[in-house]
Amino acid sequence: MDEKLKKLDTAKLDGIRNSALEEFGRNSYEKASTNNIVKNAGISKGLLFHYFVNKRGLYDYLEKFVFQKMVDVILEETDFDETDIFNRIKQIAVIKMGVLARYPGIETFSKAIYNDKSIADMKEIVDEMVPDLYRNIYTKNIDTSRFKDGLDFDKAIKIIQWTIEKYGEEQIDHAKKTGTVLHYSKIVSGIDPYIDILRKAFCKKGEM
Amino acid sequence: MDEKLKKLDTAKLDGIRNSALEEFGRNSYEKASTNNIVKNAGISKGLLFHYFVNKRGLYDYLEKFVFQKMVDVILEETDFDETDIFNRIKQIAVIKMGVLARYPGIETFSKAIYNDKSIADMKEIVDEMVPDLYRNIYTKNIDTSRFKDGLDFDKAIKIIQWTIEKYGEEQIDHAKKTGTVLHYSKIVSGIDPYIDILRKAFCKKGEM
Amino acid sequence: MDEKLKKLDTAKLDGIRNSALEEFGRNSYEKASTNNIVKNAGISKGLLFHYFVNKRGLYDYLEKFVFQKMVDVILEETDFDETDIFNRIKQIAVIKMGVLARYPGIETFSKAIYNDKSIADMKEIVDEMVPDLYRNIYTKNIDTSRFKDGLDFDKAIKIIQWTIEKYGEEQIDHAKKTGTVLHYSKIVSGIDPYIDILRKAFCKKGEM
Amino acid sequence: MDEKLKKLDTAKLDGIRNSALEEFGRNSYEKASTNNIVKNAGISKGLLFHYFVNKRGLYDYLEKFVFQKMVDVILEETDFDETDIFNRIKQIAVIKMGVLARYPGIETFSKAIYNDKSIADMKEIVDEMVPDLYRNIYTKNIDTSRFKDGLDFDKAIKIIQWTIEKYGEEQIDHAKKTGTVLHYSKIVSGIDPYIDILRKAFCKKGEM
DNA sequence: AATGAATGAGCCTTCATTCAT
DNA sequence: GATGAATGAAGGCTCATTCAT
Repeated sequence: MDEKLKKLDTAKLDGIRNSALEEFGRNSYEKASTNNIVKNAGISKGLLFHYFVNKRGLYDYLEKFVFQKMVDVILEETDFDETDIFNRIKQIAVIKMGVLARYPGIETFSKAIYNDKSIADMKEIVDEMVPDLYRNIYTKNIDTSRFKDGLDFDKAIKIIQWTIEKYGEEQIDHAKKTGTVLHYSKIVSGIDPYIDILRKAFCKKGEM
Repeated sequence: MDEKLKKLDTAKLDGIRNSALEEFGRNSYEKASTNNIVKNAGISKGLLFHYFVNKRGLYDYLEKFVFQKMVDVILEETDFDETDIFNRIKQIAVIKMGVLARYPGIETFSKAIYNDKSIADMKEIVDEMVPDLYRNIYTKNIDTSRFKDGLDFDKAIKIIQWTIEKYGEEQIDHAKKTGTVLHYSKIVSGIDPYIDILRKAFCKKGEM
Repeated sequence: MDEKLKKLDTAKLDGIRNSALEEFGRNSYEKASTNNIVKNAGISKGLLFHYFVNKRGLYDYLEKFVFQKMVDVILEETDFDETDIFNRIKQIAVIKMGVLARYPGIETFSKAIYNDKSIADMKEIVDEMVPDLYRNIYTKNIDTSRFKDGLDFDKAIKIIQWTIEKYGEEQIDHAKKTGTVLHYSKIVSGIDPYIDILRKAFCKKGEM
Repeated sequence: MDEKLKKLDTAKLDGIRNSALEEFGRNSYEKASTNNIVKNAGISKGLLFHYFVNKRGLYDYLEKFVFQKMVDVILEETDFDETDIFNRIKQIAVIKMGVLARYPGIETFSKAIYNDKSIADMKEIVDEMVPDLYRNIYTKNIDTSRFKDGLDFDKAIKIIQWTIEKYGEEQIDHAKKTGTVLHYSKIVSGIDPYIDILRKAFCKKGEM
């Protein structure tokens, strides 16, 4: 599959990707229709299967692609001179949202990824990349001296991440319910009160 | 739909519910088969649609049922003499897991709910019940004097809840990946270190 | 499958059978199209699968049906007062061709059955019925005293059968090649010279 | 097609032939995949169709090739000093099996030929070659004086051939059903009792 | 000559839903 | 109320064949 993919014309691959991303984003895996995907991508039925073998193959490819894109952009755009963990985390959250905004269709697709059992299938990529990634982005050049003595650093980081993630999910859910369009800038700024609470909670008094 | 449902024999309704719960738990909404549901419930195709109008109607009913069951049990079993918010939250988490364990089929179904976009569809029930519910269970008779002065109580509660939820989700994911069976007692006790961190973070020194 | 089949209206079953028999007769199993079958039978796609589960199920049913029909008619129409083995064999050949002629589509289908690996799948029916059948029709009330002394009776019967079968196959092939329509009466009479040869070869001089 | 074929490099043609023979042997005509054929032959999709026009063209070529090979070997290896028709027929049967054994892939393919309606399509080759062939191999230098007076020689030969063929087919079917591997030597020797019966039946007493 | 990307009709099968009984 | 036969659109996927390079 990968060999054939490499030879695929970039523009065409892009078209397929966008079409598929949108379809999978809009529907669950089962309900997503390869018919719609090829129709919107302007290619023939056979070609999709020529390149991706089957529906699952396409889905897996998309999953890897989105994940890899996210990783690439994060590593590229993160400012590692920022030593404050809270600012760092916010920065990364902003970058993530930027990726989602730049790639049409990715947002809902990413959401769908999280909501799918297929996470287990991503094991290989995630196992390879995530530890490295997170070791870097959430710890590299972080000034840990500001934290209160005796605080379990790793668990604190997790709480911060979880808080940001859940906040984001809540905003997305709310937008869905009310039919509102999300403004990423608002999400980002909305996190601030939570971060303030956590900063007060985890940092030494003089270091905030 | 609801009128007809009221006339439905309890035993028969029970059979349908269990069969449907199991089917929806085992599969995603689309893959779940009404054929299997009626077969296992021992009723005819037509009857299901007579009572539940269509597949989505059945699903929505189930969602409400499970949610309501959860609410009922929580309200019934929560010890409102427990004034410590951390203990209260843990208590409720334990109760929730108890419900999932007590109702065969509900567990996987509830998981499936979380893994589905259908959350948006639960709008009406959630909007009706949740605010009331949460106002009660996480605030009623809670001793807020232990919290540090100036702490935004609502947001702190949210952080605690989110932490517990995310921890649980992480355990479920991990179990899925490794094929391990989850022991709820272990999940519950595993949360303790996080709760300790948050307790230290949010409570006055003498009050922990 | 069988339960549902029993409830099927005879006329409709007949229509499906004829349509399927014709399609399977005209094409190999793989090439035969269930689309054509339902179209010619005037039923919906779903109904076919409702009754026969899948394509193979339909095929197997047809196989059994044709075989059973053949067996029934042979047992019913064979004149067991005819003690001469040659006449008996000819008689049965005539009966067989009568069945093929009476059931439109069966002829080519039966041919297809013989030309298919599926014979292995018919094992169960064949194993049950054939031994009984042939023990009856080729030996019951046959006067073996006419045979030359020392002749292996079973093998001689086989040679006679094989000769008749091969002769028939040759005629069918020839008809196919030349596009001629087969007249069963001609086939039957064409066998006579071969039977004469074999009669002279296997029977005592005075007994022919 | 034939012109182009002549220019085809022998080694490449051989590769295609073996690959195709194997694929058609393993599957029915419809199920046989040109994809598999080109893959195993190490050639491109386009090339196959360049030389053989379409799938049917390839199949027909193979049929002719196998048949011609059989004819060649039979004419070459038959011992025309053997004047006894029974020995001659057995000899040829042995030679046939030798061809099947010597050409990997041919065996299963030839079996498939028998199991196919395609016999009708072989019309042209068979019509051209068979009469000549059989006139030669079953009559050339045969001592007909041993036969009983008044016996229709041609029909008797046919009965002998048919007996041998049917016996072979029966063995192959039985092997298929039981999953046994066929030993050609056993087939050959298994025919003997039938030949003995026919010899006694068709030959003068002193001439056996 | 040689390639393999591209096509699209066609395949079998599933399934929520309807409706005559 | 209760049944389940009947529907037919839609699904993923295969594959011989074509054609630009």
